[in-house]
Amino acid sequence: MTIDLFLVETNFKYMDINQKIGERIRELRKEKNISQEALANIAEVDRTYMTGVETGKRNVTVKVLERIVYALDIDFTIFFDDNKFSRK
Amino acid sequence: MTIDLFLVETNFKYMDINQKIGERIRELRKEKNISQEALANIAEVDRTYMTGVETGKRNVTVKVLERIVYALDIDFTIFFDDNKFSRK
DNA sequence: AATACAACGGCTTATGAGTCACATAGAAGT
DNA sequence: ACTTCTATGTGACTCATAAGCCGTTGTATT
Repeated sequence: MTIDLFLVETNFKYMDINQKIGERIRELRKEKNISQEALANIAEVDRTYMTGVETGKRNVTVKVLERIVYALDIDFTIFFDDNKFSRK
Repeated sequence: MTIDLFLVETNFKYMDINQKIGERIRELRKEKNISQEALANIAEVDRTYMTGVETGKRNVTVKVLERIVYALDIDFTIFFDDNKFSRK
């Protein structure tokens, strides 16, 4: 059952869209070496809300996602330019 | 004041994100030569809801946007691969 | 053990999702 | 010219859920 968990976390092909988005945010945030709280402050969302987004528990609206994407200093094109989001 | 309207509709740089998304959906739908109603049916949303999305009046969640994007037979990467969504 | 970071559960309120009746406009047919 | 059909848009409404915010807990790190 640790194997199942492993698959869920790495094989993004079968991941929920909200999980994919959360993982993408986390990736980009770690690249910038900032904490959830720091990112949350820039995006003007609550720290615990950001946790929910990164863990795929929140189904964000486009407007909130825009704030987060901008807080990551990128745009939607770059944010979604990732294998996770392509059916290929 | 017709001039203002003209700018709002064409100069996407200053458009609301929901307007941009609506315009992008409309573009892609017209390319496929299908009606709002046909697209709405595939995406399993109401026809009038689709109108609201295309006219930028709805702030959609990621899950609903996913249904629409898939109904257009593309993925998120392609959907957001457009000048409208890049800060350049 | 103190500090920083991340996650969870639960709660309120603001708004998205979904649906309706009705309106408008343009084509197509008669 | 006047219906009829097709496509789209609007306002208003209900119900579901996203947004936002607590307090608390867990877990490394120093």
